[in-house]
Amino acid sequence: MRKKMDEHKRREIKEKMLESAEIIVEKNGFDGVSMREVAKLSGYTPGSIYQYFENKDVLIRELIKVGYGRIMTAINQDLEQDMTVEEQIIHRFTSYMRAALNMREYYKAVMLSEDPKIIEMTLVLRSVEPGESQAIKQLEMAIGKGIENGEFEIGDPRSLAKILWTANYGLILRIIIENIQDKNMIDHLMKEQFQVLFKGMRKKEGVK
Amino acid sequence: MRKKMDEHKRREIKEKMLESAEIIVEKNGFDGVSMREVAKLSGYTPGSIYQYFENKDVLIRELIKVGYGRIMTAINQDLEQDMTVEEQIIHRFTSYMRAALNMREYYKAVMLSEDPKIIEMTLVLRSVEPGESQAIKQLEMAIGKGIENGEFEIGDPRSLAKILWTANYGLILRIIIENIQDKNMIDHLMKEQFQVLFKGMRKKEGVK
Amino acid sequence: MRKKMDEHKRREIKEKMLESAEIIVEKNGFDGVSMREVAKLSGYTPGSIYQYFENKDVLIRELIKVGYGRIMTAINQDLEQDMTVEEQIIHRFTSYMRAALNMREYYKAVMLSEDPKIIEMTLVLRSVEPGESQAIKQLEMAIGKGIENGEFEIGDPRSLAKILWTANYGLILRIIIENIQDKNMIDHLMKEQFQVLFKGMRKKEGVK
Amino acid sequence: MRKKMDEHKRREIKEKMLESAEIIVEKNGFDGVSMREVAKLSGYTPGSIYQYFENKDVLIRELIKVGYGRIMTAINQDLEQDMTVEEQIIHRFTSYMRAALNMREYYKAVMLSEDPKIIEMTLVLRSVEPGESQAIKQLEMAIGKGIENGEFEIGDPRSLAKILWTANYGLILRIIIENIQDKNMIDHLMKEQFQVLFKGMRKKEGVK
DNA sequence: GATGAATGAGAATTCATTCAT
DNA sequence: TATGAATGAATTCTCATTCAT
Repeated sequence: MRKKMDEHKRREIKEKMLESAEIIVEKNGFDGVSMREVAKLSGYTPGSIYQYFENKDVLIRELIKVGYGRIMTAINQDLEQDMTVEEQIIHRFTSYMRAALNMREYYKAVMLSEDPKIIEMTLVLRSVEPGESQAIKQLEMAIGKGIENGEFEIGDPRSLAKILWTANYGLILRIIIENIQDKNMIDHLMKEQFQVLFKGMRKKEGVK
Repeated sequence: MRKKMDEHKRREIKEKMLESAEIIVEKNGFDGVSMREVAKLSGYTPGSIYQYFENKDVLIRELIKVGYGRIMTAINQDLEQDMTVEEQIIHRFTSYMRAALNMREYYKAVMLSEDPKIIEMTLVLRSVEPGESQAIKQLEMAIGKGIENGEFEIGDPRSLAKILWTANYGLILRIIIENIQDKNMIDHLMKEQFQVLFKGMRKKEGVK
Repeated sequence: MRKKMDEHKRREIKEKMLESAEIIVEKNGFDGVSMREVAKLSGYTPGSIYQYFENKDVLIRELIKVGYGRIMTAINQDLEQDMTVEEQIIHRFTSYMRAALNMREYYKAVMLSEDPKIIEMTLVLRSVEPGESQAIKQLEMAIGKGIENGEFEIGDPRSLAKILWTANYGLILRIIIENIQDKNMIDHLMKEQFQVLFKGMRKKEGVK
Repeated sequence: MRKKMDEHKRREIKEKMLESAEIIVEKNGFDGVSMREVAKLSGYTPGSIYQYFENKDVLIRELIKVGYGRIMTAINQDLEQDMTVEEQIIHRFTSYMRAALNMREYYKAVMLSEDPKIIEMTLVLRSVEPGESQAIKQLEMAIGKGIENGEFEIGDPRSLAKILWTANYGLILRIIIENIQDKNMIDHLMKEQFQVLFKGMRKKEGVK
């Protein structure tokens, strides 16, 4: 009477399959993911996969969802309390970027996906009501705090968050696409970017 | 005697095929382009296409090249003389963005391509020696001029160009991916972006 | 549960496919073998064949290997002990020839193949180190024995083996190419050939 | 009023096309010959070829016929008068072999062809009535002379010719197939072969 | 539940041949 | 006559998906 396989076991197998898919993505890009390959790598058979994923689209979708989770983990880490808002934001973006660059193909796939189920999670420019701990929401709040406490000039936190986010996004994508591996170069680019962006946001202290 | 189809006619047919391909791209993305489909849509047979394109890679490459040309046309337009450097840059980016948003799938394909032959044209972060009128090069020079004439703070024009470029790139991509059509919203985002970025670059006039 | 089709069944299907291929070879020559045709004749689909053969090259190779096996079987049969070396050699060549003429197209394909994987097995003039029971090796040894026991004149067994072999090879090929079916004629040719060749090798007894 | 192109000119063009085909054969084997390729190499167009050759089969046939002519030229050269018959035969075979090894792919194609129109010319084992200066016929006559003048033992010249011919044929083919280029090795093989064959045919002088 | 053989559609590509010009 | 663009059939091969066991 084991009609339904232990839900736990089930999840375990799915994860194994997704992990295999992930490996393929990092190696051969998203187009390299075929049911056959996933089956082979995960030690199952093509037919088996259909027990866990309705079809390839569903598998890919879940695969991307998992990827998104990873990226979000990086951005949601704890912060020390005695940082300025600017420092906090930079700190988070930095680890976010590091995470992204450790899973380049994957990051690209997730953050360029237009699949409705995926994009629902990655929306940045459109406002999402449910707001399930959207990264962009957090950024917006942080900026709001920075404005309140006088670090930043007065402005619309929501817009500023979008500007910051898309700028960073563009930089990461170009780094991936141009396959830049040089850590120094990457660091330098990041710093320059933050310098310009935050100088554009900071309250001009000198003018008093 | 049919003699060599005059070059004009030949080019016309190639363009017809490329146009068909372009339509497919806009409809099904770049992966949706198959020789079969291009043939069908352009009213030829698969075999015929090979009279004009050595193979699929070549076709795709030419397809992208055409797209890149369009984008570059937008950015290389003439400027009025009595603009500040900042105004000039904004002006160019604006028309660049408009062009990009008029061929969204296409823009994505070109600017996200990692095909060596394509990326060679679209490099932004890596320095390209040949420098064939690279858009990034022009931007760098404009910024240099802005620094010289005191509009911008002292800094490395090359780095600043990269920052500006990638920020804009990220914004465009997100607009495309989130399928934002609202002109007002797009305009607003653009303005905000330039405001932050240029404020971060401008010489603080008050501090004298 | 279907589990891994037992190896027996699997082999059976492969053989069916190879048999189909063999029929095509015998009918349309080796160039007539196409995956489509093999599929059709064996009652499968083209795609199915790839479950058993990685690609066409592999199929062809196995097809030839089987043919080579058949030929070798003929040459490796047991011999009666009270034969002279000459008789033994003639006996073997004779059954070898019979086998070859029972699979003419096939023999041609195998013995004329320049495919590295095939030629490795069929080398006659070049010396092969691994020497996996090469027929030519056996012939060489037999001749060596004939020299030792005084049947043949002193000479280089290796060279003589090559001469014998290629002569026989040429005769068989011509019989196949000229589509000679007359058993008597074939027998006659064979006898004449051996007569000349062995007279050229035998020790001249009368001359003492 | 040039209804029919000058027959001379016509022949010239055909020859040019055949020459191109020959080059392709030597480079890519017979399977590499495509109408397109022949057209390109000869400076004509695919369509044009059909003005001179009804279809590909016809072209290939003529191509082989030309090849046969070349081979025959080698075997039909003049001989010095003061040679023994054996020397004459060896001499002819030697230059024949040299010619064959200078056009390996071509030789293979011609001498392995089963095309009725070709084989009619290359027959060795079957007796051909028309006897259009068949090489085998000449060999037979030479052997006949050798028997008459006491060089060779008494026997059937026709059979002996076939034996000699096929033996040589087999050796040449193996040299081509195993891609043996070493001149010394080739010379050695040839000499060994003649030694065995002629020793098998010669009158035993010692027995007097 | 799991298997993996089989399918069928579709991919790129090649090529002999035709035919309007 | 010559052209060469166009065709259509054939080629090898890949893959998501199904289904009898």
